[in-house]
This record gives sequence, C-alpha cells and structure tokens, in this order.
Amino acid sequence: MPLDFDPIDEAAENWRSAGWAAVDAMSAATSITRAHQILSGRIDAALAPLGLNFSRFEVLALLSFTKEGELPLGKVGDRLQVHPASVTNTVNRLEADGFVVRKPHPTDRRTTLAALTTHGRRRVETAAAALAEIEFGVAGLSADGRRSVDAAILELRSAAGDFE
Amino acid sequence: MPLDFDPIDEAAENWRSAGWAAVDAMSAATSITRAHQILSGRIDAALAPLGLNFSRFEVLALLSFTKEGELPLGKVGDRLQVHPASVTNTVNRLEADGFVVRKPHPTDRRTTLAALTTHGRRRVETAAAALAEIEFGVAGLSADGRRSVDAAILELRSAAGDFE
DNA sequence: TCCGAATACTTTGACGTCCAAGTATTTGTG
DNA sequence: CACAAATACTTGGACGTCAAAGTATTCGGA
Repeated sequence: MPLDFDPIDEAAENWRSAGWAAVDAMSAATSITRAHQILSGRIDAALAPLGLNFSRFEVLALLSFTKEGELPLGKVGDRLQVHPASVTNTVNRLEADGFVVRKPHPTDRRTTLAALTTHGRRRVETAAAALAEIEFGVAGLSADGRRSVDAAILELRSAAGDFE
Repeated sequence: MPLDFDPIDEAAENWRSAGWAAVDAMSAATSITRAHQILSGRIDAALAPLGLNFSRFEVLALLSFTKEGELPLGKVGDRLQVHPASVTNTVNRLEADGFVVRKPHPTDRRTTLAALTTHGRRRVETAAAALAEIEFGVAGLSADGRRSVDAAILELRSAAGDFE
C-alpha cells in the first residue's frame, strides 16, 4: 500500500516550513538511505533461495576473483570495507554451509585464509546470474541514472577517504 | 588506512573479466550501499552525544511537524517506511529517555499515539542543528551531485512503488 | 446483530553489525 | 636477543531490523 505522496518530498517541505537548515543535504541523505533499503530488500530476496545474503555473496565473489580462490580474512574485510567481526561471522556461516573452508596461512600463523570450495564456486556463479537477472535491484533506474549515481557517490566516497 | 585504489572500480573490473553480466547495475548498487554506510556512520556519530540515532531522530522530527506533536504508531511506520516492530522498539527507547510518551487514541482503542514531550521537542531542535552542521553526512557531495542523486533515486523509488 | 476478516500494536526469535576486550603470533627496536 | 608494540582473528555484549505469531479491538457483510 504505497502512500499517495512522496514521503521524502513531504519531509523536505516540512523541514523548510520548520526553518531547519540543510534541506538539500537532508533530502539527499534520506534518498540514499531509502535506496539502500529498496536494493538490499530486493537483493536479499533474490539470494535467499541460494542460502546467501549480500554480504556472504560478496565474500564468495571476491574469493572467486583471486587466482587460488583464497584470501586472508583481513584482506576480505579491507576490500569489502566491513568490520573484522563481521568477516568472522560471515565466514562462519559460509563455512557451515560448505561454501568455503578456513585454512592456515602458509607462513604467518596469525592469519587465516578463507578458501572457496567447489560447491562455493558453483554457487557464486549461480548467484551472480540471479543478481544479474534482477539487475542488482536497480531495475527502474535508467542507464543515465546509474551513471550519475555512480559519479556522485564517487565524490562522496573519495571525500570520505575511502581510497587513495 | 584507505586503500590505494577504488574498491568498487576494482570490483567492476573483476566482474567484467569474469564475464559476469549487469556490471553497471552491480556498480550502482554497490555505490549506494557504500554511500549508505558512510552516511549512517557520520549521522549516528553526530547524534550519539544527544542520545539519538537516525531512526529515533526521524520519529521525533516527524512528530514535531504535526500540529499536536503526536501521531499513531502505525502512521509513523508508514511515513518512515519502517517495520511496525521497529517502531515499537524505537518508541520504547524514546519513551524510556523521556522524549515521547505513549497516549491512548481518543476514539480507537487499538491505536496508540506517540506524543512529543517538552524535553523531546527541545532535543529534536538541537539534533536538527547538529545534523545541519555536518550536512547530514553528505559533505563532499556537490550541490549538483545532491540533485542528481535525488533525481535518480526518485526514479528508483517511484518504480519500486514507494508512492502514488 | 453476529462473527469472521481486517487493523493496530507487541512479543519473540533469528540475524547482522559494530565495539571493546581477549588470545596468539610476528615485527621492530634498543 | 628480548620485549613492547603491532597485527590478525575471535568472542561477548549492545543494538537494530525484520518476520511470524499473539492479543485486543474494530469493521463489514450476511
């Protein structure tokens, strides 16, 4: 049951009326938050039948891009920009489902590798196809829209010190 | 410790190399996810000293825009597009902190109203100023960027049936 | 009027994320 | 070579979100 008005637009009007500052910033932030909600709902729904969620999928995809199909847990966290505790948790689930196994690092005994299993490699292919099928939840966003979102957010991420 | 490359761009390259489909969609979805992470981190940090997080703030703001400063919990959920259980939880916290009180609906005994207290009204003003101060986390995003994000996401939300 | 369906909220439980603290191992420096 | 500091991961606790089930109340059609 959709509302018969745009709640974000409505909120912006209210902010303006209340004399609150930074209305455009508020609107952009709320839009991004809501977009994330929509995407993550769609993506998780597409992945659920495969026993995955987006985090778990991202880990499998990342591993599948490496030569050996394995990576230290710390590297996984760095690349995906998630907390070490989340990596532990995610890999626990993937391991319980047989998609990855933990292996000791050959030279550094502090380090643990997550290594893709055959099962995991098959599953990530299936999942990638399923996500492509639903266009990663961004169906409804034009090619121009996708490019401009990418470009704008690149500014934001760069300013936030995400890289370089 | 930022990476010395853009992890999203890196991911897009990997996807292309692996021959996976919908690379532009993947990139847009990942950008939005990461942007949300950045914003919510900044916003929650700004609100934490006030005993709020973004959800709690949104509820207070919404109430402050009404004539009487009160609204049925169900309406709150509709406007903010969050699950009823989350509304219950959020209002519990706000009530425990004295920012709102629950009141019975005058005519429908199924319904509960959340009503702003004086304390809550003062706090939401302070919080709004604090958020304006950090530009809702979107500092680093140009005016053009904000507009194009808004416009693009409006497409997405509209297609997702968010309203009208 | 009666009663099944709808509505409104709460409760419980499964997850997921982060922080802070704890353990193990390696690094770097005097 | 020793040992404090840094690194790598795990654990436990606080929170937040959602789905499903439960309770109370109101609505609407026979």
